[in-house]
Amino acid sequence: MNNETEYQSAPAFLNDLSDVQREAVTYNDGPTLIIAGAGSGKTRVLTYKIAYLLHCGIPAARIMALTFTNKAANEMKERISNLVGLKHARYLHMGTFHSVFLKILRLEAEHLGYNKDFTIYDATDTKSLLKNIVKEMGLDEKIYKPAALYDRISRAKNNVISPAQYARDSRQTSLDRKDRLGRMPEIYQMYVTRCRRANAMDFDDLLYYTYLLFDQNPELQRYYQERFDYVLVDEYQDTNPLQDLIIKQLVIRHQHLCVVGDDAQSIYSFRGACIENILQFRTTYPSTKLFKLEENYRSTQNIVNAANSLIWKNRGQIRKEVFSNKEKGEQLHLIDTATDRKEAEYIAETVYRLKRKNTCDYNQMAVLYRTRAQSRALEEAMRAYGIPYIIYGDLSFYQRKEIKDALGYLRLCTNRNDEESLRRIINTPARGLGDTTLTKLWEAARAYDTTVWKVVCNPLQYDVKINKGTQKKLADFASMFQVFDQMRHQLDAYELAKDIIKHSGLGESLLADKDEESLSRYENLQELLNGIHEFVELKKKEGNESATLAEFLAEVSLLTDMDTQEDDQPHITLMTIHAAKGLEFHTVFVAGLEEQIIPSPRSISENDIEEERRLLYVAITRAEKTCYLTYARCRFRNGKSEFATPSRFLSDIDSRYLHNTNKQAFSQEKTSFKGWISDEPVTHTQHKPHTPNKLVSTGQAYQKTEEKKHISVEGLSVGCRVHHKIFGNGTISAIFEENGNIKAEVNFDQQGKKSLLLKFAKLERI
DNA sequence: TGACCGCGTCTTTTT
DNA sequence: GACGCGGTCA
Repeated sequence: MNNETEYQSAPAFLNDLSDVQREAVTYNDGPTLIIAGAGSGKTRVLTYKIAYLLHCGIPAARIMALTFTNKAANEMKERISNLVGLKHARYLHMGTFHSVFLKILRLEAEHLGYNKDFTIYDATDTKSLLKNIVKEMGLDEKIYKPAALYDRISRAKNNVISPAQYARDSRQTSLDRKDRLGRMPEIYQMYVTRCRRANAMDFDDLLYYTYLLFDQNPELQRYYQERFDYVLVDEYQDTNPLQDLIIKQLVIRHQHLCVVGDDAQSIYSFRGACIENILQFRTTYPSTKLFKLEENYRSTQNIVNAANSLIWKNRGQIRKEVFSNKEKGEQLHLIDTATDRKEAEYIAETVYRLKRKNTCDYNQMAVLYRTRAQSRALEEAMRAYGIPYIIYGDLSFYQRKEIKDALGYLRLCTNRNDEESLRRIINTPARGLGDTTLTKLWEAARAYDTTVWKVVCNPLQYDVKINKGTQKKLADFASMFQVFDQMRHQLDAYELAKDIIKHSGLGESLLADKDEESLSRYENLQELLNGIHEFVELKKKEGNESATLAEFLAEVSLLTDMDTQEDDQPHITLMTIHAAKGLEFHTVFVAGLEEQIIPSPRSISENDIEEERRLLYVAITRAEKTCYLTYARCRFRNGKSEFATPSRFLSDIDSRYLHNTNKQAFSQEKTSFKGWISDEPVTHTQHKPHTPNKLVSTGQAYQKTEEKKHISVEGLSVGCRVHHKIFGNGTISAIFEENGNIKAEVNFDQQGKKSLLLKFAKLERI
């Protein structure tokens, strides 16, 4: 490390840190492993360390900081900006593994035989491609399921196994044969070939090709080693072998590496994360200096102790003693309920009560669950109690059909070889190019070993047997893209996208049907355009005049819904435990603490069970003050009610830290719920005495969500005069919920009655 | 070629 | 319960 650092006066911000934290931040003489217990200020240490490095004179552009989520990256960037100012922080190479390496790959694509405008295939594209490969190979689609194949290919790549190596790996192939997937090696090979031909990379490729790039081009590896003086890695316990290797490639010479993690919070092994990376870090980098952050600044003693007692039941871990100096606090509340519905109701009622007593704001509460399926009952209950909520991980904006269609056009525009986009949009909107034609095109492309796009442009040359009508349709389709191509050089990404949506007929086809659904889809398209517009403007502000469509598309494909959630009004958060990692809340509800849920029935080995235990550990340690653990005796799953038994993990928690609440206590309490829902009284489930040992079908008990409830929201209510950017002025005639979305029915002066999604409609009050 | 219906399958977690 | 798929019909 630069010797000058020694002589610089210590920056004032170091005083914000505890002694151990400060030591960890200022030690920069070699590989550093920071084991950071839950709530111990991990992000703080990482951000301060970066700020400190900047203070020591290392240019921001020479620091690489890798995280797992965009959210974590953005948060750190913001915090660093607060410490050292935005003008420094801006040039940091900070982001997710995927986004940071993507930037490198764009620059070096040719070394890998790729074109720099390559497309990124998301999980949907990947599965669709695999499905087609299976079809083409004439295999049984019931056995060769895309998800299973993707899983194996992903696993292979994340363990740095090429198709050729895969085929030679007898352990792997016999495993495949056991699952009747004997053709896996060919599928893997074919998949790689097809991605290449499509000039596309999937998520794993962004890592895999980075590794290959360095591995096959020593001089490039050398360049990037020197390009980055310091590499930092967040959530190191979640790295997979491939990520670990790339890190090694980058730092092997200077060893200026700092990793932060907590083995107790390793919950992504299903995605190839390898807890051994952190456990063996000191073997890989023998001169490692280890720091342990064991003081938890987040939670009360009771919560920390309860979590400790649970996690100590695991065998494989770096022993540490997380402690809290905060107040002792409440015990964890253990709640036993009759059914999943009752559980959800209990939670909603408690949330309502806490809010009413001003104990806790909505924003400071979260409900965590193991599986997505659990969210439905919770959602219903929140709605019934008029509690504003957000579900993380719902179908994200970019996953909607109309958005994916539009993106398909944009993608095809930047990369003609993107076969998945072509497949998606060639007949969207319908233009008479159906399955039969598609099959012929794809078959011809394979027969002539060429790209589908070439066949589309010249079907006769490749012996595609189609009639005159179809030829014309294909020619029209192809020439449409020729026009786009010309515009591409004259317009910025926003204007280009606008034109494409217009000329492709996508927008029109949605406007043609007058139903609400199409309308909201049309609005989504507008919203997409707004997004591109913002992107272009942002890039211009940053001095990047040539914000290309490709850049936007790349950004979008690496975005998850985690990053796009807007929280304009206070709300409680519903999410999976996985999604909650790194977050903290005053009050946390962990729902569904039952066998078959946590641990999941898929967890078989002891290692699996330990990961599930860590999962619960993560859940509990999200809580600052209050933590509710709930379970139901009977749960509705797979379309029927099933008995459930409390999770084994509950007995792992030392009973001293648990308070077992009598389940009957809450259902006696009668409260009337008014307030957020104003007009109509809420239809409550009757508190019938429940019959414990009878299977009750709760199916019909779910309320119809289409039922219109009149509510007022975001300062809008019935009778308001509003302005809409497309439909002009109008009067709100109703506000109601539908499928979890809040909609307004507006009587427009010019255009008549329309129902609009408030989320997107951006109605302005006039 | 598109719309509709009934059947089977699935439910872990996501960059 | 929800979605996707394959089959059938217009």
